[in-house]
Amino acid sequence: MVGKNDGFFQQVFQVARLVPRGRVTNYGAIARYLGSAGSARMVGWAMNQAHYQLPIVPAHRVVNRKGLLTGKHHFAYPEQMEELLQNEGIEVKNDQVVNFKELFWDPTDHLSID
DNA sequence: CGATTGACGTACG
DNA sequence: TCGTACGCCAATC
Repeated sequence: MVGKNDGFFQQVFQVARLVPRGRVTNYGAIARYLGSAGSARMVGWAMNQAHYQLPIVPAHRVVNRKGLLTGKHHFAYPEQMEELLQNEGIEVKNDQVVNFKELFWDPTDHLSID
């Protein structure tokens, strides 16, 4: 439960924190989880603010639908995102998460698990 | 205050 | 499978 008394951005941060280590999700999945399907761009914008949030938000675990590290440029240095992912055991090849389909973690799926 | 810009995704041909 | 068009909505110009 994420708590609706928090703002949309704050919810995005919390959902991002739910992503297990060594797994990744995408912007659309988070947006849909929050009931704002189609507002994936807002998730991306929220991620922009994520660096100022505490506790830290694992923004590196949020990639686009293709598994591409589109947000790498927004980190301290572009390669940091890839390094953080590799540090969690996620293989990254040519700015793309290898086995993305298998490593993909959908917050909506988290709700469906009995 | 209107136009432009995005860490995006879906629809369509 | 790939390129283009469009919706989404806050922030910025």
